[in-house]
Amino acid sequence: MNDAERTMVAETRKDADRSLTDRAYVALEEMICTLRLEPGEVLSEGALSETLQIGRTPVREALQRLAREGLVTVLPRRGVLVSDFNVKKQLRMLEVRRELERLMARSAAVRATTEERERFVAIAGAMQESAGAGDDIRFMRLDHEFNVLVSQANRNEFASEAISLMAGLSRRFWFMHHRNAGDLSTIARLHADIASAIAAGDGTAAAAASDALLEYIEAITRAAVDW
Amino acid sequence: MNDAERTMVAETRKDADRSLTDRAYVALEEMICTLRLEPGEVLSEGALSETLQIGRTPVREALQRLAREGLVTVLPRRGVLVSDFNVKKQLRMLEVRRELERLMARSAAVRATTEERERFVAIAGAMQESAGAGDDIRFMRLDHEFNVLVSQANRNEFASEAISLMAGLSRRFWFMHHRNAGDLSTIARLHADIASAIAAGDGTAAAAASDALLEYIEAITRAAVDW
DNA sequence: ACAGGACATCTGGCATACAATCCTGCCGCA
DNA sequence: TGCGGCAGGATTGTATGCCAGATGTCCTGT
Repeated sequence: MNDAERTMVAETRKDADRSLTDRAYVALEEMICTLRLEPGEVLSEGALSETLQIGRTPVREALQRLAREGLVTVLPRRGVLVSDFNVKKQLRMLEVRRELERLMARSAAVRATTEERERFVAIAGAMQESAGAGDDIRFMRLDHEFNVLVSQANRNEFASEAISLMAGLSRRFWFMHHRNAGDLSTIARLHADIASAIAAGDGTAAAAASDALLEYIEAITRAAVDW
Repeated sequence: MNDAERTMVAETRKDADRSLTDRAYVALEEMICTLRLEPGEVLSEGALSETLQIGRTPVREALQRLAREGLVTVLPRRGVLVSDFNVKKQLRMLEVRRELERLMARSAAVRATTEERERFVAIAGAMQESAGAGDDIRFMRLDHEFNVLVSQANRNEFASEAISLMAGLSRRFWFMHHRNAGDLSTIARLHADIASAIAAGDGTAAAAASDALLEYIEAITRAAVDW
């Protein structure tokens, strides 16, 4: 089974196969990252259970995962609080992401299979295209595909897991700010640089390109203070 | 409240205050890391619940945390498997730890408070002492204290969380191999070097010292293949 | 002797019931 | 009018029951 097929299957069985805990997690993460649940809002397991039409147990387990990822905070006997935004916290997160992303890019450049390299090439091209067309939806999809591919190609489950701890907060921040977030073409180029370097097997270049991307993201984040 | 007091309180209320989920987690992590539960063993929520005299719900939640840390794998409808050892996996983990520990050491050197620096100095001295006396129990306690202190002094909850994902596996590996693991004095010196550099506020030196330690740990781990 | 299937049994997934705790708001009292 | 305490409601923490799925076994048919 190749990755395209695997993706399709995953999409197809989105609601059918997976556990209720997973479904609750996906639903809640989506609601939080897209700000349908606003930062500062206080939720309750019971209410969410009713909203999602899922028992309290899976909802509770999903909330614990979200808590570990910093998207919510459980206030014992009081409820669960949707975490607030915090630019300083974002910057601390980027500090860690920078190290991890660099490592992953470098490793992926060395360890990717031929098929994966081809996909990196394809993604690099598609990203430039989507940026040229100003199609930010398409770019977001490509970005997701890119991240999944790097997670896979770097052949280090620990790096992937550590990054996934921060994915939610990053996603929400990006969702909130991407309209104002610099120009898409720069971001696309920076991503494409990484993808190209990985495809070319140049670990040093991939690491440098990763640093460049995170430098840019950090600048955007700092700028977000003023909005 | 200073840290010594906080530690004492935490120790005092060890069993009284914390939730059953926490207690189950601590108990199971201990059992797994000290090999009282052997790698490859298959457990069941029900049996553990009876053993620990704790309901299935907290046990289940503790197991999910352990699963996230890679100490167990849940096989749906079949049981939970205590993860096996795997030197290659350990090396992949060290690859990530190296980056994170370096970052944390560098940050701690810059951000530690005066009190924290004093504690680093004290730990550095005590480690050398304990190594000189061959007191590996005392060294392990100091190592733990050191790790907690770095986690605190680097002022980055994301780095600390990411590292904590790997702490369990590291702990178990160390428990299994520390008898054969090179000489204590070298490890103590490498730790003390980091502590001293942090205390001195020299981020570059702290980062280099961290790399040196992880280099040594990696060498030990590679050597473990032959045992 | 062996293959295949029905079934018994054990497991975790999930729902639900119960307990402990915390907040809120009201009521009484000074 | 202000304040203290108590009661009620709401929330998570925990235990437990039920169910579907997976596995191993034993019986049967060939």
